[in-house]
Amino acid sequence: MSMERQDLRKAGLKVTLPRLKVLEILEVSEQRHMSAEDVYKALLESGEEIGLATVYRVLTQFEGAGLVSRLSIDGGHAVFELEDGAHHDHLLCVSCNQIEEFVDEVIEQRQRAIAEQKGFEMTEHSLYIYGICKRCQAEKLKG
Amino acid sequence: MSMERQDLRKAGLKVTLPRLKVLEILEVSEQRHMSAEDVYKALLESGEEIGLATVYRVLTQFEGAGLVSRLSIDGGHAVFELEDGAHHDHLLCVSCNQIEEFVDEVIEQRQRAIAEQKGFEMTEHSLYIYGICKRCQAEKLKG
DNA sequence: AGTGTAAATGATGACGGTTTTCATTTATAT
DNA sequence: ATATAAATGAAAACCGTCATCATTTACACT
Repeated sequence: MSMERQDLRKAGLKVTLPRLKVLEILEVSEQRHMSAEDVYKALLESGEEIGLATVYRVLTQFEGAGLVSRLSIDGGHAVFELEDGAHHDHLLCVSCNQIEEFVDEVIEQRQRAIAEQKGFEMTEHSLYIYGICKRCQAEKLKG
Repeated sequence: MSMERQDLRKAGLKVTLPRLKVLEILEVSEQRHMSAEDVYKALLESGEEIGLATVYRVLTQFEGAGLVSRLSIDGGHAVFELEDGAHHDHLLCVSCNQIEEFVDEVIEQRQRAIAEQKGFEMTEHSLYIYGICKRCQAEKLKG
């Protein structure tokens, strides 16, 4: 019994081929951040004919089960990443769409302080830094 | 010549009724943060028959002119606020959708430092703190 | 003021990402 | 094995937003 099967069982999800395959894609793929479309294409490339609607459903269920988390990128489309338990924020390259992660305890702390000061019971937060990554800056110089 | 007319002229936009009215709604409305739909409905209520497409166009032009700024709320729909020149981030109540603003120079500084450390040329950032506002916490207790 | 011209508007349809519908298939408990 | 609830696939619906195109309007220049 593979690890994936256990993950699904623990999440209260039936073990089905689409779920196993989506999970596998997320684990195996070199890109950590994938849109539903990305996952769908990767499935096709690996020979699995799984519908896009199913991919969306499965990813949404995985999110509910805490197996993945969903990032809502500027412009209204989502990308998913395997949940690793550690909170982190994101840096996005506006040129190549690459995504990097970071953690900053100072920012975390300030956010908690601000929520408290405003009388908010904080449930979550999202912080995205947009910019041009090192590689794209170099590309630009080359022209 | 009213203030609004000057604003539009300075922005290089012709002074038209839809633009004057949209600007007026943004200034007069008690909610500082409004979606295109909100503005459209407010226009209807004030007796102006201005098409939704025009509202979108006008808001987008205002954004380009620096008269308003656009927030991309979680889930891909946008709200607009009159630009006041000062950068600020947002606290959103997940219960009543009220939006509050804050500025924190420590966070701003840390963001710049993180971008630099990762080799990113930062273009912008978006930070949203989600939570339950004071009033909604009280509502909950009352049941 | 009158007029030409580029710009703005309104109505409608298109669009893209995501979700729903519904008939069919499948996993799991018994 | 079988019953049953859940999962799937295909297609259409959705929702916020934007583009198209014919018509109207603001503004610069007589």
